[in-house]
Amino acid sequence: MDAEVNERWPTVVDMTATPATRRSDATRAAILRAARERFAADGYDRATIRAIAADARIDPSMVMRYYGSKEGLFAAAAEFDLRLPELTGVPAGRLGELLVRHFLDRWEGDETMVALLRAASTNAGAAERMRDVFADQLGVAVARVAPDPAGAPRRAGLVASQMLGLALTRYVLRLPPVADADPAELVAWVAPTVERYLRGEPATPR
Amino acid sequence: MDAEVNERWPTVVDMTATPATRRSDATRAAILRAARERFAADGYDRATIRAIAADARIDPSMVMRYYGSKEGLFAAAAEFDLRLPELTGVPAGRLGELLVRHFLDRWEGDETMVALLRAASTNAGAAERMRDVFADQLGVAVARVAPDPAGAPRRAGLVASQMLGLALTRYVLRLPPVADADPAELVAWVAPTVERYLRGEPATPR
DNA sequence: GTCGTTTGCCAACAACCGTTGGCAACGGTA
DNA sequence: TACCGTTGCCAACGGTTGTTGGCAAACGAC
Repeated sequence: MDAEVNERWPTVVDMTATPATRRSDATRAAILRAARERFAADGYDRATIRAIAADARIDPSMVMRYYGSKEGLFAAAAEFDLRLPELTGVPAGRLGELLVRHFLDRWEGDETMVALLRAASTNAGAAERMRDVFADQLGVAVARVAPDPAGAPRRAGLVASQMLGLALTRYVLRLPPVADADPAELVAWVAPTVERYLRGEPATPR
Repeated sequence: MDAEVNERWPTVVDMTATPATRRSDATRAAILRAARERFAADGYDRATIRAIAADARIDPSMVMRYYGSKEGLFAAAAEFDLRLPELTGVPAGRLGELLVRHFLDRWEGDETMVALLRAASTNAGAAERMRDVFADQLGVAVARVAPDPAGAPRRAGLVASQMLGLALTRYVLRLPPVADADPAELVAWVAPTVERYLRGEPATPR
């Protein structure tokens, strides 16, 4: 299964006093950067190792040596932290605004999330990672501010549905009214939705 | 470009008095059904013509003859009509409920939409069709009920972001709190969001 | 300088893909 | 009957993919 990835330090003795640099680290980083770009632009299947290697100006076989397989490369490239701010103590009515603005900022500045989203449609591993990101990171953050502990997972799921829908229509599908909108305007429209999902009255089927 | 698809009637004379049946129609339908299933389950790239042909129990070359190319097959399989009901005249406060319920019903009963959604992440043609479906069908329906003509496209885009986000988290990512939820409960939670996007006060950035 | 490790490239493999052309069987028409 | 368009399968093509093994250069430790 695991292809004996070269991921350990030289035996016996360190190369330098500062432990964390090898000559190949620049190559590793270049591969990772090119991989994120390609996965974000093309999705998992269409992003080929050959194209990624060409972008990083190295041989395709280097990708295999450093990351073991295409799946391994993707796993490394799709490491993602939502970097959610602390939500407790945010004044009533400001939580939605804070969250929507944070998501938009986070996505504009880091294409990893778009790569993960594009890949998750066809790659089972990417979908699972997406589930983990939202269940773990968003899930626990929401649990700390939800008025009802039992309802927290559903509230988090609803927030995820709106935020991922926003990301899908804006960055992947590029639906014009959403893709061209000013971020501040999107925040103004969507914030009340998120606020209600987080702290509003539990909805009951009629 | 077009591969001379065999899509016309026998020359000179009809085979039968009823014009619309050929012996191959059953095969065509079987291909289309298998294609929708595969595209929905695997996305555009991973759904191979060979696999679709195997599901339909015919030779892969038949797919080419009847649909010209893989792109042509997808175009035929991803024909989709939202079948939106008439929205004008719906009493205030009931529009969101009606729409959310309609979308959920439409998606549970027809996997075409999921196929389109999965494929749209990596296939440019699928993304364009998705844009068209929501701009044309949802766009015009929303324009008839929006209080401000100029704001209608944005309102439609926001509704699309929430509805597609729901489809993504429920049917593609299968995020547990959304995928396992009772449809009625989802309607209760999401309907007010859609109602506000459709007819609420225009949001202004602060 | 010498030796072992690291870094990189090249060439190739096996598998799979969409696509094509040809050929046999069938089924109505005359 | 002979004929001709339709339906279907088979075998193969050219291209691309992930992946592998070997070899040459660069490098650091001694």
